[in-house]
Amino acid sequence: MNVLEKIVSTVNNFSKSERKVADVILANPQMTIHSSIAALAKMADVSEPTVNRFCRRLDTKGFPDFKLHLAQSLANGTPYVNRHVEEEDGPEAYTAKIFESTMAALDTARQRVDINAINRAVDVLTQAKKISFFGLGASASVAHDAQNKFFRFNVPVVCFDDIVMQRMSAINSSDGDVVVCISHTGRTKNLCDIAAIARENDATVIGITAYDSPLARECTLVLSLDVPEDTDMYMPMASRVAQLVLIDILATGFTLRRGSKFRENLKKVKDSLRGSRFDKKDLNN
Amino acid sequence: MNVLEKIVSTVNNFSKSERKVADVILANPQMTIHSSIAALAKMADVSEPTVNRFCRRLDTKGFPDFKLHLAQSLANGTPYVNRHVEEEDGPEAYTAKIFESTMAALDTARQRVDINAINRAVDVLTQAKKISFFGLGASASVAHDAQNKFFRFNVPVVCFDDIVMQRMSAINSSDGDVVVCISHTGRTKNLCDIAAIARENDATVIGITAYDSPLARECTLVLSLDVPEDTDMYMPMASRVAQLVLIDILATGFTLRRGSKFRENLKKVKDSLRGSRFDKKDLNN
DNA sequence: AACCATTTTGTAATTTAATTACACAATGTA
DNA sequence: TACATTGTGTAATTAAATTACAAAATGGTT
Repeated sequence: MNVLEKIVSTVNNFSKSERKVADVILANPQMTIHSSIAALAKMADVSEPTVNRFCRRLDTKGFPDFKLHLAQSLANGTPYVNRHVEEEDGPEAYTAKIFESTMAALDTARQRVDINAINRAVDVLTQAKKISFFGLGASASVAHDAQNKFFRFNVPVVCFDDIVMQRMSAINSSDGDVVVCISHTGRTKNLCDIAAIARENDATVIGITAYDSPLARECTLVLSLDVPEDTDMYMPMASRVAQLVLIDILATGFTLRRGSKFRENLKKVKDSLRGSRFDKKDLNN
Repeated sequence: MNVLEKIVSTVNNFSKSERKVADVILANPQMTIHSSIAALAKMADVSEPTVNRFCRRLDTKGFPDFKLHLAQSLANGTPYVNRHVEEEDGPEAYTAKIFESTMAALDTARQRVDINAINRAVDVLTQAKKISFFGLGASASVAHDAQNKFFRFNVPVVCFDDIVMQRMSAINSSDGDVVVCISHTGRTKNLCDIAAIARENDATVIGITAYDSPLARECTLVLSLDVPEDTDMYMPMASRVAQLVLIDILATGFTLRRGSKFRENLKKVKDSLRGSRFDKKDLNN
């Protein structure tokens, strides 16, 4: 967690004077890193030692060390600039904003993701007899993408975006099968049902979903992705991208676990596509 | 240009002693930001004023200011570097690397993307009688995702990942129809055919593909995304994410062009999902 | 409401760190 | 070799941050 976020999350544990310091810093972090402790103290209307204590409370060695941490937080930039698209934005503005907030979301996801859970998920996936990916709506395309990746590993993979098919598939699952349910909100009723059915049939259910959601509670293992979503456009955007990256991570973990020899298979799969493509050298035709 | 890069590029203009300082800093920048000027001077075997002069030469106000800049460089550096996954990486390492290289890819894409082309694409899409999204393999899920977004706009949208269906659809296209072809390499023969057929039938063809590829040459309008792809894993990863973000941008451009009243429709579409979900307040059950 | 314990805050002294001024050394040029 | 220029270090100075301690505020208890 970076210092800036830490300040925000600690804000209620600060004393009155320390809070004044926090306010001044949050109002203008850029200026803070170029101020002396005296200047900052004056601005927050507190004494210098108070500022120093404030820094220590944030687990820094002192004021200069705090500034260093702050500078790094600011340089990271993205997490703080989840900028929303506005009515009057031109192409330049909304393009930049969407790129930036997507990157910000990925950065948040990276910091919050549970590496342990990922490792366990990879474990489970490598030992699966069969892997099923289920998603609905926007998550359906993530499921398709996952299928496209895991299919290359020469493991039985299925992917359904149809509730009825999902249901039938879940009913037929058994011990050793892994079912991956994908849902940003984790509140899609149909998908919760699927997860429950799969579990009743002894399948291992991995949820790529929100922490502590109804779906999460139905799962054997939850990979939670709490990313800030821009809801102004009424469309899932950043969450979906984070889900895809998570799929990439699982797929990568899978191939690494299988060793280098296995990876030659992947190369073969990729090479098999050559016939369907124009040669690279044809580029200048 | 960040300080670290600046040191590297200035290295020949440094005096002998200043160079010693540069070497020590470059060898261990992370340690530098936690050292005093005295410690650093000793390590480089020079005097303290020399270190100070070194900092000034780099257009900083002095040593503390230099450390601030250095801290920012280091923070900036990491997330945007495209690091490759290695055989011996553990979950922690490969997770971080994949997040980081995806973010790096998005950053590159953002810098290279042609805003003008985006704007024209939005123009074309808003005026389309019908929009078709076509992709194969990994790009198929991007096409699905695009359908999921544009479908909400109450415009006729189709999406096929089957060559035969794509072909039939392309043959039936006509003036006013927009066909979006998605392919990272731009060398998938079947998709080039589709693009050609669609154009022959007077459809406008937008390509989300590599610049100057065979597919690009078949298109009316090209949105090129030249992102660095980690080919070690033999799977499309970053390119696909960049394509999705581009779809988000087009969709956003579309809604903005249509005005605020239109966006109320989107809200309705989103609200319509409520029935299929558990309430948020149910979360604590 | 008065008391004590605890926490919070500020003042002043102290320490630490960084910078400046200046002198000496090295390098290059006529 | 002499002179100018640039580079470097020592010591003095200044600036900044930290510590120690005392005063004030807060909160709970009788």
